[in-house]
Amino acid sequence: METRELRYFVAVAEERHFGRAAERLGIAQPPLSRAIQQLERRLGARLLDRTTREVALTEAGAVLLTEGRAALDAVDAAERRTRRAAVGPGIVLVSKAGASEELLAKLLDAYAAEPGAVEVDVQLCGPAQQERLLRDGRADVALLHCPFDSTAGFDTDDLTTEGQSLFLPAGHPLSARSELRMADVAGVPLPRWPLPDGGYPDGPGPEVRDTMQLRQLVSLGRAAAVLPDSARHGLVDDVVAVPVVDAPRVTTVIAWPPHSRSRAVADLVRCAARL
Amino acid sequence: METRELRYFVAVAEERHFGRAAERLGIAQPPLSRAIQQLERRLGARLLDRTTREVALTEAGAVLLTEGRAALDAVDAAERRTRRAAVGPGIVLVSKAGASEELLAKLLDAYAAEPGAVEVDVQLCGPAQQERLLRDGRADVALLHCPFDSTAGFDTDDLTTEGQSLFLPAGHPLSARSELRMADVAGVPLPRWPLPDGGYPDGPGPEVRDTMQLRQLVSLGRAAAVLPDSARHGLVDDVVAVPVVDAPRVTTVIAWPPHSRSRAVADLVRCAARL
DNA sequence: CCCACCCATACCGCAGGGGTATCAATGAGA
DNA sequence: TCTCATTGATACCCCTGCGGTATGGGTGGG
Repeated sequence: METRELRYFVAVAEERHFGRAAERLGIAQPPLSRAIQQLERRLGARLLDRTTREVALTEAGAVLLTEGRAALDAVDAAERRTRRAAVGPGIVLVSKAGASEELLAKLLDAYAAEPGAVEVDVQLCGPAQQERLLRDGRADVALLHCPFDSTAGFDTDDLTTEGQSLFLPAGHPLSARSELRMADVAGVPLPRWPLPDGGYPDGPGPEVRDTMQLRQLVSLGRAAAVLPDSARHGLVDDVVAVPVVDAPRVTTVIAWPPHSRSRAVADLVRCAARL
Repeated sequence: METRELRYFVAVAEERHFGRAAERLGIAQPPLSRAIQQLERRLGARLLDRTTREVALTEAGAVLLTEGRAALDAVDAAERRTRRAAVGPGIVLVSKAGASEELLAKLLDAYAAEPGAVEVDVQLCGPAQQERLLRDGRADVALLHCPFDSTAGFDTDDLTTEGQSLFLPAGHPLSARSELRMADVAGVPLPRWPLPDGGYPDGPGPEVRDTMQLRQLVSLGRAAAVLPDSARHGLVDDVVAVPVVDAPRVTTVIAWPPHSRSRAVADLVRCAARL
């Protein structure tokens, strides 16, 4: 199976429409129809149920969609990591904007002091984006936060575990308390994070993209949020953090794709484990 | 990047010889040379240092070799799983021959009683082969044994944890002891298991491929081995198992590729977790 | 009943992948 | 030092197969 065929199939399966898929792929519709037919013939499996009104996935088609996406990511990753390796040594670390700042700084300092350390390009992004970057080769290692982030398919090492606090504007009724329980927080409209598909769940809270943005909303008095204790780091004084004693504990882990434990990534991971 | 190009590159990188690689691929040498040149041009990266006497990998080439192998496995997996999904529902479970027999039987019984259970094709193979099968799509779930098997890149659920015993022929000097420590076992030549590449490490013990084979060698008085306690199950009476109290504990886990948690696999995993 | 929509078919042109023949560079051995 | 075997690159040709345009045919909505 060629990646071209896979890309074509994934486009049609996602659009559920040959015309739109062809447009997205930048080709005409007839060659796309033919390519899918040929793929079906080669696999000996019907992938799509087509009527003139709708295109639906068969069981086999659904399997090929998920497996094919993973395969295309792997191919993209191979290409990206090779390109990066060609321009010179160096690794890309991705972390959530505004999270684990202190830990990240310590890690980078410690690694830089290591003999044979290479350049570390730090990328900051919103949650749920990290997994994607690690999977398609735009990043080599990530700092993830269990149980929020999925570590599925990656190797990981635990770094720190911490409790969570409610971050809220000074003056908020709950800000005077010395500690809280989840039940106390139930009435507070919590911010809504993007779903893996980029949309937002329904609810009363504000839509936020990253922790920096959230922090600003909190200090403006327009949001309150339960976050790991370490978000207290660098807090401005008009925001108060009150520990939520029964909130799930958050573990910061360092994650990397299991097959690509390069020298540099291994060094960085070893370094992180010593912190 | 097309899978054809990747297959070509991996062949050359593994053979370190264009002629042999071409032969392996079933094409002539000139088109292979051209394809690699074209790949290098498209990636903007030199992948191989070639002289007339030897072909060596560059840094970028080494990256593409490992990443490319993973990507090709993912593509093969997509194709195989789609083909299987097309012939009908059903999943392939792979376990080590002669290991976790009781657990496996219970699991299969429990799952078969589940509503909506599909056929489970059980494959038995030697250790280190399972990972490969799971990775290239010939299997959907596996029973692995930590810390012997690597679970890198898979999702897992722990099933059971047990100690290990020394299995040895009745009449062996150590067979009278009621328990042992690792130090007692140090002098016993242990069997050698295949390495991931199919070869065997050097040493005094016999070469074995799977637990069944080992069991037979033990009962013939030609081997002794430290194995999980559950290997005691179905033991013939001329073999004695003596607990090794300080041997590392073995955890049997059920593992599956994280992206392909199909209905059937999810059911099986849930079923396993309840055992 | 007609029309709009949408996938499939027919047919054509050409890019590019594969084959054979041959060259060029390099290192081993006489 | 000269020769020769080895090995990757180049030259050139053929033909497969991918993509394009034009068009057909089936289906649901108005």
